[in-house]
Amino acid sequence: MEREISQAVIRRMPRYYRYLGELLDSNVERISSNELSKLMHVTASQIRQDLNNFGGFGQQGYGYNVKFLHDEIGKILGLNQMHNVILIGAGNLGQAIANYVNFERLSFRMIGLFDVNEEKVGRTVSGVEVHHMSELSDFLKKNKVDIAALTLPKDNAEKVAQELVEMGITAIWNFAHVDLEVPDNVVVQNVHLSDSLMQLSYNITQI
Amino acid sequence: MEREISQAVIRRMPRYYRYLGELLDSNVERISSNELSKLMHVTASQIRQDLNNFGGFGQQGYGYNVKFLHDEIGKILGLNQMHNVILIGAGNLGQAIANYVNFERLSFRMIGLFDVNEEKVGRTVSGVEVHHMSELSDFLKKNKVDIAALTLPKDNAEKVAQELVEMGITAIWNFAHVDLEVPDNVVVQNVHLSDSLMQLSYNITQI
DNA sequence: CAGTTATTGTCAAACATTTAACAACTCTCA
DNA sequence: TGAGAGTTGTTAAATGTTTGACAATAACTG
Repeated sequence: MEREISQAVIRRMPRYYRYLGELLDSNVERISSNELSKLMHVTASQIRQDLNNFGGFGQQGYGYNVKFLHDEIGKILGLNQMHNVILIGAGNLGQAIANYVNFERLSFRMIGLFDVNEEKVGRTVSGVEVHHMSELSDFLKKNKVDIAALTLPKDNAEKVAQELVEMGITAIWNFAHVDLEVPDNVVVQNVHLSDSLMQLSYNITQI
Repeated sequence: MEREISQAVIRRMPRYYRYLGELLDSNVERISSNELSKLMHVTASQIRQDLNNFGGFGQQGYGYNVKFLHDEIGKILGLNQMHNVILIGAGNLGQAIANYVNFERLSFRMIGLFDVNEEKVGRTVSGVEVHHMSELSDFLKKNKVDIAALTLPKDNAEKVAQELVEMGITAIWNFAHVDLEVPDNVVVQNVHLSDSLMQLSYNITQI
């Protein structure tokens, strides 16, 4: 029944959302696929095609209403609801991510950090307490958690991921440099910084 | 003359590199595309096709020599040479990235951090000094810098990127949530954390 | 050392994505 | 209010990517 929408399209949606947000801030009321294509350096055809995957948001002869389209894409991306996030591994990167998420106003909220290091336990990062890993199970029983961010060394990542899944977590934002093996009902979004850096390195040598 | 290799292929190379590194650590001497395909959950055909973009690294009836292939992919990705990296914006994320890069042994070396915040100037992060932004120009004259990492608020990112390009930087690892407009000879690799989080959010709502 | 098995490199087919083209429709302005 | 300009949604073509198939060849086995 429902046609699956390709990840190629999904990857582009946040970018549309960002540009529309900026247009909204600049009090632009309407925009055509052609104008937007110039702004974003993609083809107008792709914009229309992409948006049409989700329905007809525009109007012939007029274009798209910026506020309406921004809202709709927000809904598509699930940004109209709050996501509670916890983070495992309150190291350097973990703390940076904790801060980062709390800046993403409205849709994501960091509600707990976890670490095995006793020295970190009890501290707060960006107003959020660091708990010991042993408290994780209890915490998950008491709080609705939508996303777990994994910012820990790759050696522990697989094991922790498995535990998280057993405890009912179904979405993992994975910063560990490893491919997690999880059941089909669990979503993993990887941020592999090394891979990104290597890709950059490749592209440097090509010029 | 030279056929351009698609970014789809390039994106996969670091992953091959990682798996081959792990095999190497496990003292595996040879591997067939079929075995590797099972390990990585991709088709054997894709592996052979990908590798053949760069030349025939395997041997019929034998497979691929793990060490040789690992080395070759390393060379393709430019990891056989040292890249000096500087970082602009020594905030939370910047410090985490500085640490991270210095862990990536062998190929990347963080040699300087820069910030406008006087309080941060003079400190060291992961053994690297934080300089004031005003020293950037001098620093670039005295040091060979291959990559600049941008970890600063988006409002300043475009301006700083422009300055970097004018000072001769040709590779930018961009963590700011903005699309940088740079000349053709400059390579930009984006890490848009918000986009990644939104993609995750979308995929959650789809299950 | 000959026969059998394994495995690559590569060609072609299948599939997916992107771009172009245009009919249908709406808006604007005289 | 009607003609012309503008713009979408959608279909079809072009392009790009992935998969399957297999000939060529090397390694292994007895």
